[in-house]
Amino acid sequence: MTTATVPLIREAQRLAKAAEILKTIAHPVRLEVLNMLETYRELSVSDIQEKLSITIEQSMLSHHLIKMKDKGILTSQKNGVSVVYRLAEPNITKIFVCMESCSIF
Amino acid sequence: MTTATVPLIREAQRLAKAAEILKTIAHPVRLEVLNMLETYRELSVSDIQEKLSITIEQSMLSHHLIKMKDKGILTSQKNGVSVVYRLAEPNITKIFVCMESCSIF
DNA sequence: TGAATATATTGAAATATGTTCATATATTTG
DNA sequence: CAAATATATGAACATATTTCAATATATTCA
Repeated sequence: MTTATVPLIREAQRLAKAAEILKTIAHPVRLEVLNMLETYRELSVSDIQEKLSITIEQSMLSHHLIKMKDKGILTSQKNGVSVVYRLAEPNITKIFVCMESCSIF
Repeated sequence: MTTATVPLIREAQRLAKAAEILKTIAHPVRLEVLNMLETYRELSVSDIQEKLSITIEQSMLSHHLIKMKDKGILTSQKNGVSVVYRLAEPNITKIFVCMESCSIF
């Protein structure tokens, strides 16, 4: 039998990690990318660009994707001339359910 | 009987709003403030400063609180010499449950 | 009342982060 | 190999955050 613990989120290091993740996804384009990768599982950069409801330059999208990859939110794999991105942790999309349930949103 | 709708989060405006909220709370201090306001309901600036696990200047804390207030995440009320802050929308703290369930965190 | 104290906000300079635009790299095809 | 396609990189510019000093407001009490 183990000792009861305080919710993990209260620990400083975990707060920092949570903040880092939230900061990384806190952009309309990035949220939409996460959303579409939940549906399609994997997509190339140009597929993502086409599907986005927001118009965005290719290089800007690449910056976004690379940042999310660097932070461990996406993974990528080279597939010939294209690069496909996936969710590193599909649970990340639970955030959408949370946001929906929050009435300030 | 109404028509079935696509999840709201997919709409561009909603993505923008969700991103704005996430951006506003995506900071270790801000997350800890939300967390403590869930527990204590209302706290003054100095109470918050004392309870924070992270050391922070009073003026920086004030900047954080005012930003969250401006974005509709907190409300404030003057109480004599001090100002007490509260969660504008207690559901915002559901984000912690979401983050806990997400294994990259 | 008014000086001292406690609490919080404001503003501006310094620093950090994000965006844009031009260019570079890599792969495939003819 | 040259052209076409797909993606990444880098640097200049724009925006946001942090820090630090100054200011504002309310309370206490001599």
